[in-house]
Amino acid sequence: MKIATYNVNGVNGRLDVLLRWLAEASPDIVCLQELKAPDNKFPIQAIEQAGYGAVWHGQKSWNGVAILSKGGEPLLTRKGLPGDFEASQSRYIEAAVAGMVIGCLYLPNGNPYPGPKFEYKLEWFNRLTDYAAELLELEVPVVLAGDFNVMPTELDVYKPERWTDDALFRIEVREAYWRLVSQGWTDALRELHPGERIYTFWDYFRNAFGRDAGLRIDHFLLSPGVATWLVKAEVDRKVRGWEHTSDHAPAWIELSDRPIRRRKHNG
DNA sequence: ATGACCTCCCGTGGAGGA
Repeated sequence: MKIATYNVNGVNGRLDVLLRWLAEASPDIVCLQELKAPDNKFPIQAIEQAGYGAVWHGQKSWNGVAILSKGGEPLLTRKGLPGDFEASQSRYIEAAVAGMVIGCLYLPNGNPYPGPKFEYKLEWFNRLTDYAAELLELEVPVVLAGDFNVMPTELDVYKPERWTDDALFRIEVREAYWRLVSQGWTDALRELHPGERIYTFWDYFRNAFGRDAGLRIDHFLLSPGVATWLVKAEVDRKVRGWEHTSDHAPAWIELSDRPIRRRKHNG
């Protein structure tokens, strides 16, 4: 079972890249962010022709999230977080697929700091954390995947000292991420690659990809049961080198259908 | 300190991204 997350930065402008990557990587489940398209412009026909069913939560111009499932439509369980006001930004969608709850999220960027956008980011993050606690209480397999717009540690930034006052690295946001993870989630990429520099995003500016000046901001958080199935967690870096590509690369995890890792002990 | 690059929009530059 292969689950991927990919901030496509425009699902229609990026359709050729997305279809090529789907064909090459053949993930079973895909979380997409930054569709930048309203619901009626989501390219469902092309995605179905590629062999995937989908549910999506679009918005004109900005944001937008979707969940793809190979060979069938995901069972939609939620659009938006609890507490989202009417006509809010499309940043969360959730579905049941293959016996798991898949939460696909696009956390607000929050720049510039300080300001109302930063406050909105913290507020959204807190509501995500409250809702994530409810998911854990269900004691069902859950994967929260997406663009969290936070580098959790200095290891996740090519040059940490340049990012201390950026909304993606402010201490308040890193602490919010820690509060979420410490509920009992496993950060899949970091779990299998401790101490390793892993990036999922490279700026379009200044040849950032060529210099490997990247950030790790796309994450998989696994509920305790799912964490015992974790076999592999990787980033498809090569996709970032393609023509007309997103500034994010797809990331993915491989899950076994039986426990292969011991649960971590607390304390 | 700024801008560089890319996407979207009824746009012909501006906003947002990170």
